[in-house]
Amino acid sequence: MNAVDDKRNQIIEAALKRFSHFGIAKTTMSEVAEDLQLSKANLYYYFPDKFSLIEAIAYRIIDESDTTVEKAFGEAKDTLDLLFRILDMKKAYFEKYYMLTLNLHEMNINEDKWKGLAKNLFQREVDTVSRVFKQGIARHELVTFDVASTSELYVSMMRGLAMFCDRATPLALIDRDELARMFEKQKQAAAIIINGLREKE
Amino acid sequence: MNAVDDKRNQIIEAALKRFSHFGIAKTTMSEVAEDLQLSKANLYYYFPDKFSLIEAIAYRIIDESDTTVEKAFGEAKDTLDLLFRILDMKKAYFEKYYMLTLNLHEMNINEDKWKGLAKNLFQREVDTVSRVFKQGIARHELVTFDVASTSELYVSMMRGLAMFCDRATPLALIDRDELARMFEKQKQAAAIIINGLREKE
DNA sequence: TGTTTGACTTTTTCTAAAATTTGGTCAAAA
DNA sequence: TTTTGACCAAATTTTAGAAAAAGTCAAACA
Repeated sequence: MNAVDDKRNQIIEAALKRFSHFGIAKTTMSEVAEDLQLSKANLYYYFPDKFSLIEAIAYRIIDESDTTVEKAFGEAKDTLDLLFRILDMKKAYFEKYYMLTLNLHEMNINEDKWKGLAKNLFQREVDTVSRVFKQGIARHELVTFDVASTSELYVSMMRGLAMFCDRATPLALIDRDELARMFEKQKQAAAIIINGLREKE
Repeated sequence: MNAVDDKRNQIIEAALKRFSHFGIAKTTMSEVAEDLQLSKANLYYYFPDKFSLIEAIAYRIIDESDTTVEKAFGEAKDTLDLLFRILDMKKAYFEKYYMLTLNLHEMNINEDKWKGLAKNLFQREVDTVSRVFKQGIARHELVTFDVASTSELYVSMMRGLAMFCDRATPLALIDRDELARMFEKQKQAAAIIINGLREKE
């Protein structure tokens, strides 16, 4: 790893620390720079703007979580168990980076950049679910179906469940103490969905 | 029907016309009164506040739609067909009262009153789905399961699908020209869910 | 030549006051 | 009992100025 990449990593870590403690909106670029005893101008040498820093952090976390997903693929005994493990992983990350997710909503970075990032993160979730479904089909645990559209459906439903957990009015971000209940509901839903896709013996 | 009820109905109809054309937020009580050539003060003689007028309209529509649901119960050949018919009905209403639903979100009437109404409307949807499920179980089409919690799950997932239809960032209200696609997705989801609850022969 | 910075500009956010609209009330009239 | 004009109060919008934060750049540094 070269010196520039190393510095970029230091910045990402410092920013992540502040972001997940105080939230993205309430953390300034100057503060991140100060934490590393850099000037703000120098920080901008490594990241062209605040958004690209946020973006780098987002992908860092997703990449890290993907290793956990990989482990789950190796350990799970069947498709539903695999989805449950992935949900458990997501719960752990959600709790750990709660402030981060919180502020994703109350930010008003350039609308287009924001949507682009959200779309990519959504797609990566869909891709993971696609892999799960494909494996289930290959093992003759699930019937054959349109994996791409069904994966999208699955992720959309899970996100919807997160917004409408125990409430009639949608909430951008669920309270911290409702997280456990929300994930229970998601598991319940996953069980029904997988059952609906299962091959009859 | 007495004179007061008759007047209240006239007001509801006039208000509904304006609300579904311009939206709730951008319709003033004075305008509704003018349409009927009443004074604003007189309008307030029949409805104590704007919210109670909105509420009356909401229940009027739901009650009306319930007769369509009733018909669907009589005509549907099985559980999934019944859910499809209910979704078709909802689509028709959604299109008809599009501006109305739109403004439900961007209003900021007293938070508590609002949540109360939203909760009731949500519950009525859940109750309808409960009836569907119970009938399916009674006819041995579906396995036995916790109807109450599963109905809630069903409605939450459907609402979630509405917000995340073809997009990664939630949208309070979907575009008019995406409605058809959204309802297709909801049908797709309903099919999987019902399949997951189906009794094996 | 790649990195760093102080000083600078620009953009966004915050605040508070004024103006305007709209929801809601009431005594009196019909 | 129903209706209304005149009124009040609460919420929304507008505006303008101050403050804060994002982002830039020429010069210095190593």
